[in-house]
Order: sequence, then structure tokens, then C-alpha cells
Amino acid sequence: MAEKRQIAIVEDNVKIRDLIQQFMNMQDDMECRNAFSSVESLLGVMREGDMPEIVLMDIDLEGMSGIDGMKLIKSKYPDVEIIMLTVYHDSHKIFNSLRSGASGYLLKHTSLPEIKDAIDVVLQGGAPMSPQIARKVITHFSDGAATDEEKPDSGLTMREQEIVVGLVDGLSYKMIADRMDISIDTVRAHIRNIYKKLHVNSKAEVIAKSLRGEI
Amino acid sequence: MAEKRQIAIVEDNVKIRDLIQQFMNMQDDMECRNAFSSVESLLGVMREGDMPEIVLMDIDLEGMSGIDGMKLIKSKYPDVEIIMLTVYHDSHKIFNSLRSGASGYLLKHTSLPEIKDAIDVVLQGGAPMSPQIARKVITHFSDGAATDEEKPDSGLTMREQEIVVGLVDGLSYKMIADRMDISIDTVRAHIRNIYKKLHVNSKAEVIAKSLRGEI
DNA sequence: TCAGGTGTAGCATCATAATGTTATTGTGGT
DNA sequence: ACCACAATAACATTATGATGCTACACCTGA
Repeated sequence: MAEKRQIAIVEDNVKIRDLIQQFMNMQDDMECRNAFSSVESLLGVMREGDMPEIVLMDIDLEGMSGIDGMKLIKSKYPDVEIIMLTVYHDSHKIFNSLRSGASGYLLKHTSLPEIKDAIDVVLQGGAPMSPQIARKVITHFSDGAATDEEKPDSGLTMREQEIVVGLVDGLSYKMIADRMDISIDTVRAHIRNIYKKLHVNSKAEVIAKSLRGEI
Repeated sequence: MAEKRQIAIVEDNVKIRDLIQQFMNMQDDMECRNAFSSVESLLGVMREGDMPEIVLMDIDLEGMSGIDGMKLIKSKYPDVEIIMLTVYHDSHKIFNSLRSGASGYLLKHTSLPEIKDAIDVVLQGGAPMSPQIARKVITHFSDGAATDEEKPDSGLTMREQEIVVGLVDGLSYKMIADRMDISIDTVRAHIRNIYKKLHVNSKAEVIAKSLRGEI
């Protein structure tokens, strides 16, 4: 028991953060020296040789989101285990987290002892998941098999899809117009329709959606 | 509590089967009238109006396998929840089960009370999973998207990478500035540097590069 | 035949992005 | 001590994008 497991917390609600930190420090096998309200702050103190083994990460943070933060931390320090802590049931957030390398995903109503259990589970090589989350994950699996290679099909027409390809290629309206041999105003018109159908309002979002396979 | 939840069991080890059945029948909110050693036997008694809500299904059965059995039951009665019960850690069996519609996946060392908990979880819309199983599922997810494992490392600094994350999220300069709590002109400055380093000259190209893993 | 979607196009206007220039501060390396 | 560079910030200008409104030709299904 010479070495306690180092836990870090990123949570912008001070009461919750302090509560978890105090609880951690009451355990004789783990210790939480680093508790911050932002990913940026945590990254500021993380360096080789003094690395938390596990980070409890809130998703809904001011500044960088917990998901983006996790991606950053995972890319710099792949061995750090990250458990997402959130109030959201939102599927997209869940899959985004898991796909990006989260080691577990707990809903916030989870009790302190359950959080400790979750940490133990991660340290033993398991992955803690609230049952509701697990359900969504499984449903996701089932859907994948039921439709067998799903095609989101946002209802874009041929022409609109060609425009999207142009956007993904990083082209300007003018360049797309030239490539498709239509006027720039027609490109605008198509893009307006695409935005409506996809419920977005910038090139950036269209490109992101497309490259994520959501179109 | 007029209606007890109907549980069915398919398990070819008589001792285990009887044990689980007796335990179920000791609960005051659930009842197990149907316990068989094969999927075929269970299907023989399943009919509209007298349907178990949940089936505990062993994977390693004589005759039809538990996985095939589950597929069959799910195709005939999609509303029946099936929890797989097995000694196998084998990834292939796990994913096959989940993909085919299993509601949960428990390892056999699970204690009787834990099995009851698992059933409760399913009835509440969750999905029970042994932590080891959850870990495999998550690893599967990560493998799917994080296939690269390569960091091209375009020489972007931490701060610049954060900016890129913002761009990928479809944010405007203003939104990035707010999120990072810096001025919009600083965002511009960073983006100028990013463009130079990546040899691009639009948000669109940065987003595309990033999502293609070229950063 | 008529309504509705698609593809085309123009005009106008405001918002945002891209780029040039300059400057201060702090930090790490030589 | 000095240099390079990261991070911050301001100001200015031009380019591009986002969006509202209008219009017309073409098809297709009700």
C-alpha cells in the first residue's frame, strides 16, 4: 500500500468536485491531489512522472468540453484511464466518448461508493457503465446488425451531395461553381437547402458531419 | 404486486438451472415457471399470452446454441428480453450475442443476487454487463474509430490543437474565443499559425485534415 | 391540372473569415 | 544575455460565407 492510486477530477461544480475529492482522500488506497474545473487546468499540471492513473471527467464543462478534453488527454497520454461523468443520456455524447477512448461512462446520480467501485473496476481492467448506458451501447450494436451497414440518408439529392463533396474537399463557393459548371448563386441556393436538411448553418458542420459518416 | 415478472431459463446444467429457478421463485416480484435445457423446449411452450418477459440463456447448449436460440426467439418475439449467461470471455461470442439483440451479457461467476439485480436492471430499461464484458465492448468501439494509432504530429502546439478541436466542432472564431477565454484576435493569430503549419488557407481544410486523422 | 420538389439564377445585405502588420509578455535553450 | 517561439492582443482591409427574397423551367405524382 506504499503507493496510492492517483485520481484526478475535472468537474466545474465546486460542491460535487470537493465532495468527490474528499471522498477519494478518505480511501486508503487512492488519493486525489488534482481536482479542477477545467481540462485546461488539469493539462497544466500533468507531466511525465506525476500522472494520475484515472481521470474522472465531467462532460458538460465550460471552456473545452469533457469529450474534447478526453481526446486531448488520450492523445498525449494514452495510458491514462478516463471515466466520463455526466447527466446526459444522449447517445451521441456516449458513443463519441466511448469511440474516443473513454474507459467508462457513469451517470451523475451514481453514489460516491459506486464511483469508487467504478475506479476499482477500471484498475482491474474492466469498464464501468451505468446500466442505462450499457443499454444504449447494446442497442447501437443491434441497430448495426438489423440494418446491416446503415446509411443515414439525410434526404440530400444527387446535386446536393456533389456540393457536399466539394465542401469536404475544402473548396470555396466559387471553386465549386467552376467545378460543377453552375453559377455561384446556384451553389448558394443548394447550400441553403443542404443546411436546412441537415439542420446546420456553416460549412464546417457539414464537413464534420460528412466525414463522420453522418450524411 | 398482483403480477409477477415471468422469467424463463435455458441452461443445460441441471444443478445450475435448478438453483437459479429456485432462487427466482423465492423472490416476491418474479417467478420462473419455465426452465429448460434447450431452446427447442422453451420455444415449444412459448405462445402469445403466456410469454416470459426475460429469458436467461446459456450460450453453450447442446442442440441449438444459445446465440442461435436468441436470434430465433428475438425474431419471433422481439419484445422478450434475453440475458446471455456464459463462462466465455471470447470476444466473438460476446459481439455476436450483442449484435443479435441480447439485452445483457453476464459471466457465470455472477452470484444469484447479482443475477436478480441484472434482471431488475433489464426491467428498468438498462442493460447488465459484467465489467470485463463492458471493457471488451468499449475496446471494440475504440478499435473501430481509433484504428490509426499514429500521430502525424504536424508540430501544432497544445493551444493550436485546442483551436483545431473548436473548428472541428463547427465553432466560429467568436465561440472559440469564448470557450478558450481569449480574445477573438488571438484566435485569429493561432489560426494563422495553424494555416501556415498545415499549408492550408481555410477552416474547411483544417477540419477535413483533422477528421481524416492527418493532424 | 395543379402542387411540390429540384435545379437553375440573380440581387442585396450583414456576418464571418482570411490575411497583413505590429507589439508585449513569458519561457526554454545556447 | 540573447534568441526563437508560444501566447496574447489590436487594428485594418479584402474575401468569402450565410441568409432573405424572388423567379422560372422542368418533372412527377395526386
